[in-house]
Amino acid sequence: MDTQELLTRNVDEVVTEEEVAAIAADPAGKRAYVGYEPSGVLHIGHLLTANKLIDLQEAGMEVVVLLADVHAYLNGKGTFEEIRETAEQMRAQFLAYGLDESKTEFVYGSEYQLEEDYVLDLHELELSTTLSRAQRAMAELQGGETAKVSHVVYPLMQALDIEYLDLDLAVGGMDQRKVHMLMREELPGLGYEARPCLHTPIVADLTTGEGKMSSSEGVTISMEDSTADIESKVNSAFCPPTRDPEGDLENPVLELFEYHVFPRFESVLVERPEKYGGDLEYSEYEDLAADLESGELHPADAKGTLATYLDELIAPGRAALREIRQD
RNA sequence: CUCCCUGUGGUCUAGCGGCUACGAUGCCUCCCUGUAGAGGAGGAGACGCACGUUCGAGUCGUGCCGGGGAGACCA
Repeated sequence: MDTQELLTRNVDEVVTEEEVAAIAADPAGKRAYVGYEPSGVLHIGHLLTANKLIDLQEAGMEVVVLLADVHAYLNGKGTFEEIRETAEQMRAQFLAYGLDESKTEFVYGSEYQLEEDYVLDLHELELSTTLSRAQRAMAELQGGETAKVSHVVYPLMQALDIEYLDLDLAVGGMDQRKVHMLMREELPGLGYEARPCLHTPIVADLTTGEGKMSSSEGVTISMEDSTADIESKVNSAFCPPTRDPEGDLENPVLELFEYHVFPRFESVLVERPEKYGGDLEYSEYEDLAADLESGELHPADAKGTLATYLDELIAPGRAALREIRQD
């Protein structure tokens, strides 16, 4: 797989292809980032962007993980003490999951976001951005919550972070694209360069197959799930025997294979009783999806296999969590 | 600071002084399918808080709290 392909595989949107191609041409030492609001437990949504970070490291890039403590504070997630504690747990889980420690820089937002230069640039952004624009960009504002001033400052800081962390590339889920577009429009006005972005897909809800609602509610796989939890959650997942269900629905089981399993494993072994045809082995997601579509692979067997591989992915993080919680 | 509107299960919602508070959706359980969904059968879950009026208040009044809107101030 060439570098451009490695950088852009499994992403929904590349902004822009040309700019990312320039990075792919010479990835060594280039810096990419994802910002996360600290969370004590990583869930499958965090892991999707983490997979992309692993790809980027494999390509030779450096990765910056922003532990966005100030953002979390602005979003009402607690005191700084509480936020920092969950941030440390998050860091441990990312490393356990497979981020290369030697190529990963973890940065707290509060390390630089309170400094004068940053704050003055932030005020300049506030001056040049309309309220409605900032509010639309605020992906974190879910449901019918009423916007606070903090909520509109939030995305402006995200835009500014991309400059202050000295990045070459911004990574985030599709839910972050409005923030990134705001960044691309506004940074030049402050005399900074707009950076390219990669947007990962948002995986459909596991039980309904309804798409695109990030991590808000519903069943999700997380680092604190036991093997039995994962089996149970995967087993109850929506999974029609097709890659393209009716309407706007997606097949979450296939999505998890595509975005989480195949990128991390050389091949996938489906253990199956002789009665149903015996074991199957896949080295490509496409082959597995095609077999599910044709009926060669039954959804029940796909689910059992998915649970096994997800469990293997989660296991190190789960162990790390257990260790943290014992202290 | 003042005034107006608003507050029922997770979400949306009926109720308009009177039996164990309607319904939808979501959620949980079971049946049915070699998965899930769909379908069928069950189940848990609510009147923001406090006084007061009344024989009796989700339903009326007052206050507080929360949400929305407007006005005043022009420093």
